[in-house]
Amino acid sequence: MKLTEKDGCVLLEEVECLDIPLCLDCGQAFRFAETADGGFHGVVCGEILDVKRIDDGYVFEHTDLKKFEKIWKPYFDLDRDYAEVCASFDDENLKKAVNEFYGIRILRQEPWETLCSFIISQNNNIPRIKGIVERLCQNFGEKISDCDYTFPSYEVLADVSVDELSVLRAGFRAKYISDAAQKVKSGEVRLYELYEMPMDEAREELMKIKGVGAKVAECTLLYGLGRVEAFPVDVWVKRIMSEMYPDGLPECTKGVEGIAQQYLFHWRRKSKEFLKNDEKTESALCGVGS
DNA sequence: AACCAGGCGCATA
DNA sequence: TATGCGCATGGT
Repeated sequence: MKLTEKDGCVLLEEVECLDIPLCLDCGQAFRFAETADGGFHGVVCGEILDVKRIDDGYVFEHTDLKKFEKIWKPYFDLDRDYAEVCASFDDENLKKAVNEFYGIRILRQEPWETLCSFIISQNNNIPRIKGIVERLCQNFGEKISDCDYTFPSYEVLADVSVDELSVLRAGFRAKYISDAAQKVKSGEVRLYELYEMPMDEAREELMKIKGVGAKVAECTLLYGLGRVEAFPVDVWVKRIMSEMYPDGLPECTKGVEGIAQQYLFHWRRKSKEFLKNDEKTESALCGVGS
C-alpha cells in the first residue's frame, strides 16, 4: 500500500483487490451516490467521503494521512489481504464470482449506523432503504455541509418518539428503530462489545431488539463489527444455497463466510449469467394464473 | 392492479 | 420446532 498526501487529498495506490465503487454499491452500505465525474460521495463517521479512481489508484479528497489512517483505512478494511482470501477460495462458483467482481471488500461501518440501516432494510428494496436512511439523517443527524448530514446517534434517536419518526415513511420499521436506539442507549444491548464476543452470544444480544432477527443480526455483525465469519442469509443467498450448495458452504470459506457471502450475493444478483433463468422463472410464475 | 422488496413478530399446531 | 400470515410504503 502506498499513500501520498497532496493538496488536502490522499492518493492511495498499490492495494490488491480494491474496487471502491463496487464496495460502496454492492448492497452493504446505503449512503453513497455516484457523482457526475464518476466518483463516489457520502458520509462516514461524520467525515465526508469524496473518492475517485485515478490511474491504478484512488484519490480521497479533503483528508490527510492522519485522518486516512484513522477513518478510511479501517473503513475499507485495507489491512486485510483480500487477494489471499480470494485465492483461498477453492470452489468453482466462488472463483467465477471473484473473477467477475474482483475488488469487493467488507466495509467496516459504524455499528449503530449498520444496525439501524439493516433494520430498515427488512422486507424492503434498496432504493427505498436509501431514501429512508437519507431522511433519517436529514431530520435527526447533524448538518455538516450544504447537503451532508451525519447519521443520527442512538442517544438522539432514543428520545425521538415513534410518531415523530413518521417523517421517515419507514412504515412498521419505525418502532424497531426506536426500540434499538433505546436499548443501545440504556446499555441493555451492548452493541460496542460485540467485536470480540462469541458469535452466538453476539447474535442473541442483537436479537433482544424488536425487529432484529437472524438476518439483521448477521448483517450488523458482518458489515458493522467486522465479523467476517458472520453469514447473512437473505433471499438471494437462499437461492445460492439451494441451487449450488444443498449440503452447505464449501470448506474453503471457513472463518471468512461473510466475505464469500458478499461475492456470491452480488454475483447472483448482478451477473448476466443468471438473468435469463431469473426472467424465465418470473414469466413462468406470471403465466401460472393467466 | 396485484405483486414484490437483502425479514420479522406473532399465532397456531 | 415449524409453518404461514400480516405488516407500511413505494415501485413496477
